Amino acid sequence: MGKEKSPTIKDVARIAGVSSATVSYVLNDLNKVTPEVDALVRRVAEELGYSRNNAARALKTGRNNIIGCILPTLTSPVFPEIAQAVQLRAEAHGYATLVIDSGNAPMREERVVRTLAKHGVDGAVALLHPKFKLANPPIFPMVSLDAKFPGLDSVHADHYAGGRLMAEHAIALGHRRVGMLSGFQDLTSSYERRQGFVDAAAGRVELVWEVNVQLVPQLPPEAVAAIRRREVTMIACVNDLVAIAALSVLKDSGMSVPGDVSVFGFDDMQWASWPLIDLTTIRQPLADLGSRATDLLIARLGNRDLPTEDVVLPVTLVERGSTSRI
Amino acid sequence: MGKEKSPTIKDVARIAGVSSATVSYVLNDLNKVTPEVDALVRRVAEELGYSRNNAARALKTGRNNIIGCILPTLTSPVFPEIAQAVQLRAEAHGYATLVIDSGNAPMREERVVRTLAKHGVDGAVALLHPKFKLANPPIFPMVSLDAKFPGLDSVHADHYAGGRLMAEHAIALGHRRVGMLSGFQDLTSSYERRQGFVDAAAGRVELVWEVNVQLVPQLPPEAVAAIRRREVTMIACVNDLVAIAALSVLKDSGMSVPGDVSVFGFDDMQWASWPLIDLTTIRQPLADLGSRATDLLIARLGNRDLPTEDVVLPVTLVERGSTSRI
DNA sequence: TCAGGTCGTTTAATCGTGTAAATAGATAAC
DNA sequence: GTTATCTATTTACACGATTAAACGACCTGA
Repeated sequence: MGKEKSPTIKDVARIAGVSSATVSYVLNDLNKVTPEVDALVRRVAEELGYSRNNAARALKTGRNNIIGCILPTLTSPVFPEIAQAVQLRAEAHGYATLVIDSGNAPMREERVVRTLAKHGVDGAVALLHPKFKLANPPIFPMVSLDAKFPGLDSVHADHYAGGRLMAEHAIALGHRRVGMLSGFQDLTSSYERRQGFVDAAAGRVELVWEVNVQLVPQLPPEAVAAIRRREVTMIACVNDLVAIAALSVLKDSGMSVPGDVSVFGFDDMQWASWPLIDLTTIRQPLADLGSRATDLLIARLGNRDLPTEDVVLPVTLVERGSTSRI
Repeated sequence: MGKEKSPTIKDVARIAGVSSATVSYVLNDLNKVTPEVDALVRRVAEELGYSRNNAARALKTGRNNIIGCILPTLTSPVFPEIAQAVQLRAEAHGYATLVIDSGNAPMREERVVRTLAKHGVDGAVALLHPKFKLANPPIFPMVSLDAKFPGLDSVHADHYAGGRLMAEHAIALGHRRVGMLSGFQDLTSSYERRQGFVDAAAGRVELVWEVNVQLVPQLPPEAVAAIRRREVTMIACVNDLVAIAALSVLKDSGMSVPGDVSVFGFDDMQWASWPLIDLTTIRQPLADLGSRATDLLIARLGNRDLPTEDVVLPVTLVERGSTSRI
């Protein structure tokens, strides 16, 4: 039971009777060697259970084959789905993923970026606060999730179209008086969702009240009060988490859903389909978001001079039990 | 705007007028240099914005300062809380965390371990399926989460005590006829939760029916049928996710909670406290689990010859609205 | 005075790869 | 038959850090 050092490229070379350079060429698919040597080297490498030392490769090439994935938090119903997709996709490209949660504070985001840099990520997929200040020059390439970001590639769902879809569905169901729990408007996605709704609703639906709320499952007193005034037949929410908070208040107040009031969410997070919740919502393709962002990032790692690209993914209406015709 | 190479230890050495070895000693806190030189080197490093090249360090030392965190899935209410804690703790120790989801299949777990090895993690915190086969010799140290694992350090909640707590609370509330949705018994935590309950219930509570279910929020037909037979005053569930599925079935069947039947969960996942759900449950300290496991792992990385250690964390009863006195 | 000890610093080797440049061997050109 | 051209392979160095060993300056005690 000796000190089993894991085999190096030199061990492979020695046993195969070639030089280490040849082995390197083979293992990097550089097509520089004859088929016989190629096969021989691969066989020997396989037999020895050789696996490349990433640290050495990183040192030489300056690339670590690691990307970062910065999300506001992991304890949320939506972000882990994105993280999962990023990871899967990155793995397919031969990259590992450092998932890291920023706590949704722009200040902490900047620290997180430095942390990632310290650990040598080649780039990152990030859901950033709009106030985030991009370092200049950028430490590593990033792809912005969920919103355009000046100077970065981005991938996001069509929040504006989603807002319109909500309004149109509300109209189709006969709702004329709607209350809105919108997110704070400094967040691009919250802004666009609201704007889409308002534009499509104009002249056809009255926005009886509106409260800006945090994207968490607890509502501020004004929101609770507004709901309890019973002035509307539908409550349109900036996302599913907020919608669930609204459902809670309604239940507490003895109002039935969708009998007394319909509730509309946004995101289609995993739990929206649970029978206890059963929320009508606008679905954004979370996994696609992650995969596309990862592809974009990897493409950019290959060529930093590409023009920045903004990918917009379509959203869809998912009708469940929390809404009904008036 | 030239090619700004980030400064190396040699740059620092040159500018500070010392050798690179000295810089290395200073930056690794090895207390080998005079205070003046120490201060000088630190100042120069700071001014240059020097940051150590991890790849080079890893190559030389064989340690990457990265740990893995293997979890069955990220899209679950409980695991991300663990991941978050692991990450935070690892960061405090100067380690980055590669969170990776194994899809809960023992086969995939083995692949995941190889993936982590390929990316050079120094060790991992892992929630493993009991059938997982540990490589021999182990590729890197691991700490088992949620259950003891032969040959590994472990950290887990006291599932058995939790089971007893459930039974005792049921008894205190006057319940005598209980149905149980238990998990499959090959999973240690599911087994112990059930065993604790059964032991404490013996002679005082009748287990009217029991169905083994997957740990997901959908129930198999037998379970639905059992619930609809209305033979019990309480349903004890292997975890909160299953409890929520039970709540759904009860709602569908027109039974009120806790009026007609009480429901008891296990885990105290984040959403158990939402007013819509409001689940009485046994709380396991998820964040502590993650932190303790990380500490254990880091300790082991420092000294591989330590005897393996099993840490058991206490659970607590969290009483909410889904249970009541009969 | 000089052998021996301390202490702070430097020298130099090393980790495992990637890759530019050198080389050898075969083929083609004339 | 000599030279030029190409191709497959090897040589040799660099990447940026760590660290054992060497070193020189200073101190100490007989």
